[in-house]
Amino acid sequence: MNELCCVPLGTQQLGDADAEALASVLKALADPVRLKLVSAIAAAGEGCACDFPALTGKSQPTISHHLSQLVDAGILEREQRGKWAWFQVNEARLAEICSILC
Amino acid sequence: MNELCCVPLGTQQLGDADAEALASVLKALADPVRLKLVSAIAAAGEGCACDFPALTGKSQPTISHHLSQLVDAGILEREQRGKWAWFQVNEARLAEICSILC
DNA sequence: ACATCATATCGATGGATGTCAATACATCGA
DNA sequence: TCGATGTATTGACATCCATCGATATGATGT
Repeated sequence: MNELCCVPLGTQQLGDADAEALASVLKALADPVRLKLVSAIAAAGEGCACDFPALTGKSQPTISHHLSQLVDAGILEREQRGKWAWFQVNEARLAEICSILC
Repeated sequence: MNELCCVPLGTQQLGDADAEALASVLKALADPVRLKLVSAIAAAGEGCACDFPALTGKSQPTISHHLSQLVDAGILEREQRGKWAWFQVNEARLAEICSILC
């Protein structure tokens, strides 16, 4: 999870590296299935991977793939409980994104 | 430019239509070239399409394509001045995104 | 150790996307 | 009206990405 640059978009011209970093985090969010996952986890405070295929209508491998992307982007945090994987939203990461956009 | 739903992500579970709408706007932002365009325009207050190929190192058709996506997403607003196309950032649209993420 | 269940990885595939060259369209000045 | 210039569209191509079935990995309880 790269550090997410910088100052608000309009403060100064975004450099190449910062643009890449910000784009990759936004890309992780920019998918309807992943947004539903983040929303469900945020609304409940936490969420178990076992519930998400039913919630989204997607297969277990697909959900696993999406969750990995969100974790890699620093948007979700993963916690193993027995054989279940639980996730929480990294509120600070979302706030970081907002602080750049606005 | 669709109306961008809803309440913060963690307030209630995001519906299918809202997830699609939000994802499409985020997708418009989630590209390094487009982020550089938005940043340049925001920093200067406005920007002319004629300057962007040099700024980004991309061809004129590529820039035109990216600008269209940003306008379609409601992130930029286009204004024709003679034969030049000028753009401004729709601050309200960015604020709308932030109000959903945080 | 073994069977079971939850999750991750692999391989394949169809569709979306960024990019450019070529060309069309639009606007202006002469 | 005509040439010049800025922008949009078209067509093609390579790459990326979401998705799934099959399978591997990991953890638990017996």
